Amino acid sequence: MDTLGFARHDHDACIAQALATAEESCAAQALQFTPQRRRMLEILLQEHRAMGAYELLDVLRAEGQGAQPPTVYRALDFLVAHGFAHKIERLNAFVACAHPGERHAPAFLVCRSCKAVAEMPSRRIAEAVREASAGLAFVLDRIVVEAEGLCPRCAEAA
Amino acid sequence: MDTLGFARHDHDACIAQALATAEESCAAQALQFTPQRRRMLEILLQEHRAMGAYELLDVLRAEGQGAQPPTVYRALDFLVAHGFAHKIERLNAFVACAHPGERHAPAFLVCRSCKAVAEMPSRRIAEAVREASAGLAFVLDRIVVEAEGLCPRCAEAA
DNA sequence: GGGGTTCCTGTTATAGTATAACGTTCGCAG
DNA sequence: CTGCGAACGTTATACTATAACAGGAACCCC
Repeated sequence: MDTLGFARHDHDACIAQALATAEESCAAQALQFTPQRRRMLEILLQEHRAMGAYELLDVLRAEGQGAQPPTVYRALDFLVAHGFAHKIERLNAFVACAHPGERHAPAFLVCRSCKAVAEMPSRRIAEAVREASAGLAFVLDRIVVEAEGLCPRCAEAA
Repeated sequence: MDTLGFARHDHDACIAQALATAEESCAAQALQFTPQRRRMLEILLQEHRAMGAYELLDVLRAEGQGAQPPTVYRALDFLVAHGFAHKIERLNAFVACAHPGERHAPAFLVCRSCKAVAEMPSRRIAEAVREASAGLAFVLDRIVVEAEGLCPRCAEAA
C-alpha cells in the first residue's frame, strides 16, 4: 500500500497487504491478532475512512454478532496501541493506519465536507514539535496533528 | 500576559489583561461580550488549565446559577469561534487562549500527569503542516496540534 | 494432572460529552 | 409598531466511553 492520501488505489490489494503486515507484525512481537481484532481492522480498511466506535459496532451487529461497546473499544485499543490504527481526536473516530509497520508520528488531513482522512508526511512536522516542546523542557510522548479543511475532490466541487 | 507556558506569572494581572483584550476585541468587531460569555472566560482564566464543559457547569451552579449544558456549550462555542479560548481535542476540554488578539494556529503541550496545558510556539509547526497539506492539494482551514507528555514539574518529580 | 496466572471475551450497567428542538425576551431597523 | 435576529432558558435525548465482574482458553510450573 502506498501512501497515496486521497488518490485512487487498488483497494483489495491494499487491504490484503495491510492485514498481512499486521499479522506478521503481531507474530514477530508475540501479540495476539485474534479474529475480533482482525475483523475490526478489516472493517476499517474496507471503509477506508474514519469510523466511530458505534459505527463499527453497527457493522458487527449487522453481521449477526451480538457485540457490545466494550468489545469494540477493546479491539480498537489494541489496534491503536500497536499502531495498526489511529484515533482521530477531532472526530472521535478511528482509521486504519496507512503505514503499518513503519514507526511514525502520524499527521492527518481531515476533510470537513466528506470526512475522508489521509495521512500526510509528518517528519518535518514532528521535528518542529519536538523542538518547540524541548524549548519548554517538556518530555514528549506522543503527538497529535490533525489538519482540517477540504480534500481535493471537495475543494474542486466547491 | 507573556507566553510563559508552565512558568509562574502574575495571575491576577494576566486575567485582567485577557478580559480587557477580549472586551476590546469584541467591541471592535461588534461582537456581544455578554456577562455569560465573560464569566465563562473568567473562570477559564482563573483556573488556568483545561476544563471540561461539565466542570464549568459545576462552577456556575456552585455560584447559584441554574445553568444547563447548552448554556455552557454556547458560551464556549462563542469563545472558541472568536479565538478567546481553544478546545483541547485530546481531553474534550477547553482552555483560555494564552495569546488573545494575536492571530495564530495554536499548538499545545498537555501533561498526561497533572493535565496542565500550555501553548507552545507554533509558527514552524504550522508552516510544516501547510507545506505538507499543500503537497496533497488539501485546502487547509484549521490545524490541531497537541503534544502529550510530561510537563517540567511532573518530569522532575518522576 | 492440579493449581495458579494471564490474556481475551461476554455482559450489564453507568459515566461523561454534546446537541436537537422549541419557546421567550430584548434590541433595533424598517 | 412590527418584523427580525441574537442570546438565553429549558427539556429531552443522542453520542462517546468505561467500570466492574464473570467465564473460558492457553500456558507455565511444579
